[in-house]
Amino acid sequence: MKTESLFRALADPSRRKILKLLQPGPLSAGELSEHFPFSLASLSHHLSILKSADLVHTERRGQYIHYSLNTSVTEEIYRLMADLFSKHRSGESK
Amino acid sequence: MKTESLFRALADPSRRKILKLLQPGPLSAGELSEHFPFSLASLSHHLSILKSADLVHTERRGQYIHYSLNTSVTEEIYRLMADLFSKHRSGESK
DNA sequence: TAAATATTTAGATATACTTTTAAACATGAA
DNA sequence: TTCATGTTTAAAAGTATATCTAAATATTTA
Repeated sequence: MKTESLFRALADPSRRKILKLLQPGPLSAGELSEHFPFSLASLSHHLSILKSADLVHTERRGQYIHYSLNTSVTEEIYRLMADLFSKHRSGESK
Repeated sequence: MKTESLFRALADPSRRKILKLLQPGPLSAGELSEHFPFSLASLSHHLSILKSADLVHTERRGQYIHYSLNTSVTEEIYRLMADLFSKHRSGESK
């Protein structure tokens, strides 16, 4: 189920854009929303999907909630991708 | 557009299962369909999505069409994932 | 506590995706 | 060419996803 939510989360271009926007550092929902044409409610929905896929992390700072990239999933994603594309042939180590 | 079709293609669990089934070697649509509860038409649809995402390759052998994994995209996928999860902080090399 | 700001949740609509059945297309064999 | 097998395409139905507006929750400030 975790793998599933992860792939689904990455499937949407707006969510991938959110991840890229968070690369330099944490941003609030309001700051993120400036980069999208849709409503804050819609952005919030995307953020909740990224959050339940464990791709982003939240921290409240006063009124604001700061969203940040969870870079610790990177390794897991690599593993998942390798799992999908390895040839699975015994004795093929290189 | 290529990135988009790639992520979308990977979003569906049946399509990821197809990729795994193709790891040991090429299979026909009929052979693949034994592993799924849905119709051959539906499988064919999934295969066309994987194909247009350049994740599988087809080769006709007589009546049969053999589907095989396109492992050459692996590197591109790694690049895409690295692009999404790098911190993009200058001077952070470790 | 009341007002202002930041964000999320609920309910509704529109769009996209998956699946099905039936028909069409492609190849090989009689 | 006709029949059988393998696969795809078309049209329709069902399900899921994205987005909107309006209302609700949380925090800070007056």
